[in-house]
Amino acid sequence: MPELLEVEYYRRLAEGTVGRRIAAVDAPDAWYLQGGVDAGQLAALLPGAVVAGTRRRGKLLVIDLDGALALGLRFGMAGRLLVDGSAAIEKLEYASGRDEPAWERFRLYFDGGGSLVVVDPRRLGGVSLDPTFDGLGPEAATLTLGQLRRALERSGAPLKARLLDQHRIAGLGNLLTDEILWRARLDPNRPAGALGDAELRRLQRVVRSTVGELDTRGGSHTGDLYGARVRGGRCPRCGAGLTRAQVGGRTTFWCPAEQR
DNA sequence: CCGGATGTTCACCT
DNA sequence: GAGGTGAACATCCG
Repeated sequence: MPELLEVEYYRRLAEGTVGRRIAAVDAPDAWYLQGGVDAGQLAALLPGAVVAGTRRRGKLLVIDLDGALALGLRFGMAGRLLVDGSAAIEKLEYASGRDEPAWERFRLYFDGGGSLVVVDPRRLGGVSLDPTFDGLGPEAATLTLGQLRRALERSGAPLKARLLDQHRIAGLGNLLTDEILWRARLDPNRPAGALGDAELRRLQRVVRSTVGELDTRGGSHTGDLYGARVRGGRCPRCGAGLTRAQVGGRTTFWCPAEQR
């Protein structure tokens, strides 16, 4: 999916639907509905409900409705949100900005016009009813030192794999994680539990400052390392050739000279 | 033509 | 139990 930053942009966009009453729901793709919900249930439950607010933890967006109902939206790698036909982000990497009607996996229509639509060409996202944050770690954007320590302690797994594990820390994706580790000058392959106190503190500060800075810049793809994440790419700080390898199952770039 | 890509989940290994 | 791997999803891009 988009990573936490993009989902946060979606959440801000979805805030524009607060106070609006659902007139109809269209869930044409049964595969997209999670948790055993079906289109018939949604059609019975949602119309008449008013959007009460929005929440986000990591990459999960929750739309709260009155009557103790809530919708959970996940966006996979290529999912986008449209409200009244407009997107918070016009173009995602690896996803065209086009909106083929066939890619619209979920639609809410509101009284008086307007709509909320999930467009997801690859069908990697999904919609659930009454989602919980159980199973999601603490929010990366506000990660505390204690939370980071708990996420990493006593683990021999690569540092990057732990940072990507949504059960441990919620919100970091592949691009943000590479950027954070590069800024913190930490090798993604370091055993997660082996970080010293100074390194832990440095990493915690960098997680929060990077999330905050890239939020302002406009998304996960606005990091300093991003442009160098190509074969033959060089470290933007020292010019050394970046190493490219699979870490935690994902393609990873890092500076072998600076990241230890 | 082929391989990968802002992700998650699950089965199946070691 | 802890980790790792590969598959699946469907489209775009180099």
